Amino acid sequence: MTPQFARSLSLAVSTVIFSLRREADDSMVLSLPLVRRIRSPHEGAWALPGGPLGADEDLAQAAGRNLRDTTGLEPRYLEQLYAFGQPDRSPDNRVVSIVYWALVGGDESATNFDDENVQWFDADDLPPLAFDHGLIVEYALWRLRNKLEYSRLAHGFLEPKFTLAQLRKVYEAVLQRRLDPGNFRRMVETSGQVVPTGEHLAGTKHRPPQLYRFNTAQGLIDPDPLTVRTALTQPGVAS
Amino acid sequence: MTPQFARSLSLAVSTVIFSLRREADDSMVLSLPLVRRIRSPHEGAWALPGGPLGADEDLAQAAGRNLRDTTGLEPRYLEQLYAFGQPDRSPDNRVVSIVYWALVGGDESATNFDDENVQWFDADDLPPLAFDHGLIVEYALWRLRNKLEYSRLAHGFLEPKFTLAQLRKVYEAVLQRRLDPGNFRRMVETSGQVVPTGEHLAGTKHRPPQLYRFNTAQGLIDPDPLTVRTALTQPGVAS
DNA sequence: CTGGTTAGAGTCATATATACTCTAAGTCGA
DNA sequence: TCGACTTAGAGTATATATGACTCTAACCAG
Repeated sequence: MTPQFARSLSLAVSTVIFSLRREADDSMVLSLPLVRRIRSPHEGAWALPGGPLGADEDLAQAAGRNLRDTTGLEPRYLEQLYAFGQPDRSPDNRVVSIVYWALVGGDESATNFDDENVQWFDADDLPPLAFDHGLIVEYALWRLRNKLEYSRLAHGFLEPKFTLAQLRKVYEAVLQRRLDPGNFRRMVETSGQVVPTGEHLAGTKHRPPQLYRFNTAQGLIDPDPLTVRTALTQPGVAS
Repeated sequence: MTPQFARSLSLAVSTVIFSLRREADDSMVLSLPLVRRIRSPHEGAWALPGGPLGADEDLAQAAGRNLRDTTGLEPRYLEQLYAFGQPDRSPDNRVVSIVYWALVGGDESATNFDDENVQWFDADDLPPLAFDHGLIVEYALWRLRNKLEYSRLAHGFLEPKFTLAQLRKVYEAVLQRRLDPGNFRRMVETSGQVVPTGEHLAGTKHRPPQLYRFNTAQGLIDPDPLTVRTALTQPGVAS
């Protein structure tokens, strides 16, 4: 009734990490860090950061810990993406990977990594990846772009206070298309996801834009089953 | 660096199965089958059907096989829901459950099960469930209701040919609210998800409604990363 | 002071959703 | 056979969301 395993089964937790890197021409590019595999299989190939599940760890905790351990980055947003378990996805052992995706602030993507086996890549210009990680990244990209439009994800890329132009540039970089500034302003204002602070950003060479912050009173849409409570009842970043 | 497990880790695949049962008053109720646990922990409690992952099985295959083995039902739709891995979700061993959700036709929910340890329950009137299965069902319900509105799920509940009134009643039963027949017709006609067959349903005590079928040419929205190909290139329910 | 920049308010046309009305076409009972 | 009843299916009016666009405000650089 319950078939035994011919090969040992192992469970891994991996994460697709997104950030927006500022280019020389001041444009922003969606990027993600990959780690080079230092052993077989797929030795030398680039792969998603990941590792085994700790004994007393939550799946999300494992993803966060592994992300910090391997890249030194601090996730601002973390969500489960999908569990991959095709029998042939790893040539040797049977590996089931529970994959998360994360956002980290744009400032973090500016620094390079100490380890030369960790590097940033453009999300839309990736080398061939180990295992089925190419498919995984593709799906994570689809989810990010899709969810950005009906959710409040962009704050994962931004500082606590930001201008509407900065917010719009995040959308433009992720969605890869230009957005009308006026219509974007109206959209984001009527959505109630953003609150004006009254402060203004000085030092620009044009009219000083107002600074906004995200409305923490408003709940997340499409939450994880396990993060519902924590996300909605979080103390909030004060008012 | 990689902590060892104090308790053995096991991987299970479970499924939340939905169907629409026709009530005595001809209304439809969203229902799901549960199995009674016959051993510790939570012996005697109702739980989701599930079991271990077979050696050469895909995760979705494992879900489908287990679903058929334990309930005798045949899934019309199967999608991964979420991976649950809280360390304390099972009192003895550490169990990570990859949970799927499925739809089965309304006709299948009419028959009772041979096994008295398998029973249908109203989705919105469940007994206390074993483990964290209550939370899991709640999330599956949320996902079903949410996805029905922008996807083409309803055909999982219906026969190949159906009237728009039957389709609307599926929506009403799942979403638990009345829908305007005229607006529903326009919505579903403009969506292109449905194709008129030219045939009409006879024997009603009113004007005979036209029979429709789902448009298999149109792709699914929000597909699983792994089921994209199979779902789209399926033979289709004939023309 | 002038030209260049973006901020931010506002307009107009179009697409979509909701509530509603009206006629068509069948059944059933008197 | 006729009229009441029922649902099918077409159509209308209004509100709201969206995209393209215009105009003035408020800064900076020369």
